[in-house]
Amino acid sequence: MTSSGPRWLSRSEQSAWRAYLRGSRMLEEALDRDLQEHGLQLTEYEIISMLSEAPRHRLRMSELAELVVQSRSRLTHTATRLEKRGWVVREPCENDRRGVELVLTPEGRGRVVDVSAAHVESVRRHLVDLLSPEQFQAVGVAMAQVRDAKEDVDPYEDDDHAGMATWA
Amino acid sequence: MTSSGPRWLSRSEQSAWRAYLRGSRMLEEALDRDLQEHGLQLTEYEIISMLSEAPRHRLRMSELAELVVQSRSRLTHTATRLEKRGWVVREPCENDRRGVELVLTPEGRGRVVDVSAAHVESVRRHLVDLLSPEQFQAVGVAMAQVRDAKEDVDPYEDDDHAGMATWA
DNA sequence: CGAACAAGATTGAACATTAAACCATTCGCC
DNA sequence: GGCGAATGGTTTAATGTTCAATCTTGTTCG
Repeated sequence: MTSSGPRWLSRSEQSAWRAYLRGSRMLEEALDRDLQEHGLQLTEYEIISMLSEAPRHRLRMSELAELVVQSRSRLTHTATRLEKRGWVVREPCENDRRGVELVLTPEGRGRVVDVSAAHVESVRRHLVDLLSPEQFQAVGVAMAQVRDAKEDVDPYEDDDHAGMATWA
Repeated sequence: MTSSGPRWLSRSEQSAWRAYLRGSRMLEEALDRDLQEHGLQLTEYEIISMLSEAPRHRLRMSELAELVVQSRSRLTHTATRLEKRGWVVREPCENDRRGVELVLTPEGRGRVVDVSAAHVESVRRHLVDLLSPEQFQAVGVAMAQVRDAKEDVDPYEDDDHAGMATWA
């Protein structure tokens, strides 16, 4: 049998990948640096920003975790911190008593309003303004494809079902 | 005076930005998940991968920190971990006695070789294969612009030079 | 019904990262 | 030559994140 080796990147693919990796890291670093002057991290801002756009300023923990691409555990801890600062509160979920909703407080809402103006300028300075409108849209389309590609993982982790018999 | 407010993102800019943010997070998550099966994080892989490409398999700490976009402190800690696993060693710098070079060990080199095949497939699966070649190149070009835009920060943090006299 | 399993969220300990202070060496310059 | 500042790196403590275990409520299905 002729199983092919790994499909290495071509020179130009390699340089595109490297540019993405370094560029994306530098971008996050820059956005974080700017936000820290307002006393929060990008990941925290994302959370309260999502809440501020949600109906009734609230979202379930699991839904929010999904939106901001954080583990549930991480969100639990971060929510606790935000709660201590008075920007959010937890409320039990109406229908599903397992659930918890994270709710933006008026103070938290104020925080989003205060920070968003600076943040949008930061995003422009470090990303949008550096690209032509066409480039930026192209990046958006490409990353949307990445976002939407999430293959639902096969529930049968390893398909070594044949092996089951050996330890039955 | 008529100072304009913040330049909010248009609807299409907003959706491009959101796609980037979520897409890039999901991509990193996916790459990390795949690498963890080989016992390392993406940021660790980046380090040993850079070393493996460097002349004599070695780089100065500060240079490496710059390359992988990590703080010096962070790199110090990570290097210590990698050293404990036997993948790298520290060596004093020849000319500059302040400096330290991080050197890939043969074992570390083997690690890169073993893992890189799986990693490149992972990068393809979660990014390259999801885009047309033109799209991927466009992303590369755009992110290179982001990468290269790093404005050298003004050494005079706040330009309140006038204030200097007050505490002279 | 009720036993097993799935889903939502939290906990606590281990681990990683950040932030600030620190030490050593080198550079700039009078 | 030598003083002050800058550079390179590490240390420590505080802060954040992950991982595995746990608890509670919901769902499935015999």
